[in-house]
Amino acid sequence: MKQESKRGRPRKFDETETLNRIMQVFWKNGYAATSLDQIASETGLNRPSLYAAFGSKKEMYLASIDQFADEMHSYLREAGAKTTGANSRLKAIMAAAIELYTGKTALSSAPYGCLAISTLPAEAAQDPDFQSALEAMIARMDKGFASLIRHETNDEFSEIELLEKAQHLALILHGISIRARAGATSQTLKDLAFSAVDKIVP
Amino acid sequence: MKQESKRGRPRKFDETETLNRIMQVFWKNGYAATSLDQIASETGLNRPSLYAAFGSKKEMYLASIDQFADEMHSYLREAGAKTTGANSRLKAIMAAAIELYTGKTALSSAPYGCLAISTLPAEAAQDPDFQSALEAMIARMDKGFASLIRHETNDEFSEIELLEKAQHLALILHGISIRARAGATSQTLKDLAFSAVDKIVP
DNA sequence: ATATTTTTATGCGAATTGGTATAAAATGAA
DNA sequence: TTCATTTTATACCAATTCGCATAAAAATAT
Repeated sequence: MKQESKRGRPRKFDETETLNRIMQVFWKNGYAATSLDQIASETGLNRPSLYAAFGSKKEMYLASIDQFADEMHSYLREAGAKTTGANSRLKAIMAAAIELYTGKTALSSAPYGCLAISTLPAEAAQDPDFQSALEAMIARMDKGFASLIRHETNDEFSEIELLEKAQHLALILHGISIRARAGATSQTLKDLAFSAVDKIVP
Repeated sequence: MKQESKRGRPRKFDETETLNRIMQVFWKNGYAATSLDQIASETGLNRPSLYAAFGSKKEMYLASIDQFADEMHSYLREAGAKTTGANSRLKAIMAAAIELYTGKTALSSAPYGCLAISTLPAEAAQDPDFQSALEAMIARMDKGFASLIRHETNDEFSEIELLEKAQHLALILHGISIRARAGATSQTLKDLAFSAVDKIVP
């Protein structure tokens, strides 16, 4: 938001670390139920400092979503790189996502599901910016799954079939996020995810 | 909430119809972003009357969820009764749910997805009552799908397989609700749903 | 040192929030 | 008509909301 400047009082907070704290608050409470006072208290900053660094509440939230998407993307990419073969890699990615959704990773502190899937839909019908953010998030996941299948299976599937499989995987993952938010155990969710992967990309 | 009484000033509103209006407001805005003033304005009642009839905002919301679940249940049951065979009935139910999610039915006024899936997750991590409501909603869908498959396929699948298929169908449907909320067209969603049904219960 | 620039801290302020107290209105019972 | 009962309407309450105006603090540049 602001490049480092030579003069002036130095900041006493790290921007991305603070944004991660902000993200946690939205992750737990959702957008509408989160107040700037909660964010201030959770980050240790006061409202004017927050506003100067991240803009309005809405901008903070959208920035949190972006950072979440980026961190989740690289986390899943890493998890999917540990094996070979479409089926095995997809299972590794599903397992990693479920660990994330159930609060068993450094990025996630509690079983809150996916930040975007858990909190964006409630706001999407009210504000087109939120609807666009949700749509972008979904498209990004579709593309991620599609690209993995495309690279891992050589012309075995048509581009149409491939995109359909990717969307089915994303649908399953979003359903899993909701169940994680509802309190399902990670083992239950992994069983569901693995059997779904076996059906979609055997 | 209140049985009809002989004496006293008569009510000038119908309880279930008013609750349907309340439901629409929560459906669009989610729980936290909905104010009692909006509900009052949308129903034509004032806050004290609303409070007397339906209790607190939270009670209004949970009553909306219950009524939605009941209305959706009977609507889908009816849609699924028009054909025979597991595959065909499941497709009919999926198609009907998608019509509902994309605002093409009497019950739904706009493409807001499923009331529960769109709005409950945002609140579920803060309030155990909301988490329980979400969990109950998911369980109800799982059971609905399971019972249909059980009755339509005679011992073709074990109870374990059957429950797994039901959960896969529910996962898909929840993912579809999110995509409806994100603006996907009903045709896109039906294509996805039908191909998924073909994979799960051919 | 003095001035300049940037961040922090205090605190305000107009608006909105969920909920309710109180009184007026509308009905049936006596 | 008079009374009891229930719903409606007005208005208020204390608390919270987001955002910002203003001033103090902390650094560098001159």
